[in-house]
Amino acid sequence: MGVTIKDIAKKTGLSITTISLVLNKRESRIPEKTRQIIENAAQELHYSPNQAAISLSTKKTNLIALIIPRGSFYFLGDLVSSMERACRNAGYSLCVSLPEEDGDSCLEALQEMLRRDADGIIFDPSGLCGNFFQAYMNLILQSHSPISSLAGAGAHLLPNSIVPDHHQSGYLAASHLLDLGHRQIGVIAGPKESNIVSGLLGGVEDALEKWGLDLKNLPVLFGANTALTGYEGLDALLRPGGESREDAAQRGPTGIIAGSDAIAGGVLRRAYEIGLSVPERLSVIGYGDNSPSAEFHVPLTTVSIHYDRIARKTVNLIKKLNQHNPARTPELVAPSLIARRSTAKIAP
Amino acid sequence: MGVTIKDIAKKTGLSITTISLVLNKRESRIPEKTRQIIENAAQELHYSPNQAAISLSTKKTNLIALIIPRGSFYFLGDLVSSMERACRNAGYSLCVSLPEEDGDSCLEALQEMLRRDADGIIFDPSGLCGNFFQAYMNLILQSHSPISSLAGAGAHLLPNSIVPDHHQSGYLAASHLLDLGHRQIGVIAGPKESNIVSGLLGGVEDALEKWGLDLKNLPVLFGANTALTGYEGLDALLRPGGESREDAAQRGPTGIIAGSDAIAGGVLRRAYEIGLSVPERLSVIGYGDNSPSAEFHVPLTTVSIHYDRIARKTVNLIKKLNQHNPARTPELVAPSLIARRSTAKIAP
DNA sequence: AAGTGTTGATAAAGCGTTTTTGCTAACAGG
DNA sequence: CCTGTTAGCAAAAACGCTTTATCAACACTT
Repeated sequence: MGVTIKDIAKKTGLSITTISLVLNKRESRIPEKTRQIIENAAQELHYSPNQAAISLSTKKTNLIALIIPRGSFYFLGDLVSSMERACRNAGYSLCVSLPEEDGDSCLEALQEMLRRDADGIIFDPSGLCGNFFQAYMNLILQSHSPISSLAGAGAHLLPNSIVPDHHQSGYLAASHLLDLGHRQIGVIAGPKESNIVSGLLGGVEDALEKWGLDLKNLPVLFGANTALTGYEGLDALLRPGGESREDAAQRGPTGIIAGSDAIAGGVLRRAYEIGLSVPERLSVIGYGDNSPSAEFHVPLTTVSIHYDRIARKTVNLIKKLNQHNPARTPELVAPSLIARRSTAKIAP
Repeated sequence: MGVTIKDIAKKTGLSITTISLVLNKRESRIPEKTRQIIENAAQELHYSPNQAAISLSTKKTNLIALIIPRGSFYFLGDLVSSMERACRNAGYSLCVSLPEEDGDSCLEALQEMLRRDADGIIFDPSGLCGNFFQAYMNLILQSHSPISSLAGAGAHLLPNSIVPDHHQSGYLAASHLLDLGHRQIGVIAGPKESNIVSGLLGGVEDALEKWGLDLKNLPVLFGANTALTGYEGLDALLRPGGESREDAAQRGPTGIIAGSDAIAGGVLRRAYEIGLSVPERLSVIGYGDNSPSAEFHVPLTTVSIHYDRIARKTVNLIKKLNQHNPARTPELVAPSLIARRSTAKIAP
């Protein structure tokens, strides 16, 4: 608001061309003396360049948009925090849009960011069903903005996506429990249709098979990605004759794999209520590694998807896409196990 | 990227003036017929206005910046989520900056947003000590951007701030415990210098006085705003001869007021570890009402600062500041008690 | 017939940059 | 003394939009 390069030009008696050249460190042909004069003047006048003008002229906004439908992430803070840092470190600002989950709102959010001409758009397409998914795709394709998709269901269908390796995560989680001696394992996952969930389950099954266990014995519950799902899920798993196969030896699982830390939190809370001690009588492992889970009354063992790593890679990808335009295949980010206190060797 | 009003002008044979007039619904003098022609053309060409150009021309960016030093909010998600919705509902986009906590980074973040010429800047000045606070103030004053400050320490010193009524919160929390029969109350607060903390304490003391209790008996611990503070704080309060006054009748507090939900979480976890059951043997009340606290193993009773209300008021204020420029005095937002399960009548 | 209003549209300036092109003066080489 | 370079800077166009002034054409008045 106020001071422009014109003012500097007036003050120094030079032309705006020279000012611009110096301030952007273009052109080496300008002597140190002139440089100094200009820089001093800029300081004195408290010059601050106008991003809108720069954007208009250069067609670069230095803006990255993050579009996450509400509800698809319970602990938004972790994602936003990682993304913001990654963006800032790469010289971008982060514009956050959290549309309601319906397709219309999501489309609107996308259009808004296209208007702002973001240098990159990161979004989680999970909330997008059928025809809206198409509309989304159309918008994306007809715009030439670099778009990278994230985590959510459907992400694997889009170009330039950077996603956690859910399969590997499932494998890690199951292996951890198996290593600890658990043989009765239950899964409380998110929505059945989610490709996060199917990836996770695939990994779990692979691990069980490797240990020669019968997959028929694996009880799996689906639900929303919330604590409530875990809370109710535990009861369901414990109740014989639920979705799990009837089995004389089975009094319910000794280990539970939750599809998210939120779900795991619900399991933990219910276990506390019914006096089932964790990890002595029940091991619980979450997924995601969201910040609150380290502070659960029993600090949660979980599989980290490394938000920061994902964020860095995504921003990097966008940076590259802005230079040349190489089509990329989806990239998987390796998860790792964070052992805390909610899992333990099975009691003898 | 691509289609501009020029293209529409070319296609329709009209001038860009007319296009602009129609698309912005200015000037009623343009007949319906022409309107239609233009709107159809815009549709067909997939016209999307360029925000940078609009901003440059109108000097409005429709951008609100949220600057929160890392660490000053543990559960960022709640704040960001409320702010984003409030902004979107008012027609703004939200740009989030989470600088590291040192003064330099914070200043840089502010400058970045000034360059972007945000229509409003919302920031939490808590991380800002001494000389940096001055630098901040200078930047703010010399820029003419509407700036509203938030929550944090020091906010009350700035114009246009919208802050929770910490004093009232303290009063509510203490009254709740007193109503339940608690007479031995302990406080585990955040940093001693924080005006959040001093407000809170003032309220607590008022409540105690109203009940005729001796303030000398009030043990108060200070620390960082983290779960660890609560975790260690509980032990300290329980250990006789700590900061609390020696008192024959006192075996430690029966009720604890935590300076934040994060601290309360730490208290809860430690209580669980040492077998002190909540709320039967110990009542705990938090502050903030962050989303995870409803899902603690003992759902947390807390005082809500109503993020959504704060967000709405702040965005509204910015909107008004953008019209005329009336100086405002700080506005207090009333908190309210959220009774969940971590507090109960004192055991007989 | 001249003046007055109204309607439907436009030309052009301006917003704050970047960037291309070009000009001038100075100086070196012959 | 002429020519060619180059160092140092400036003019001007462009980016996509808004906005102010203006204008032509036509219909009424008087």
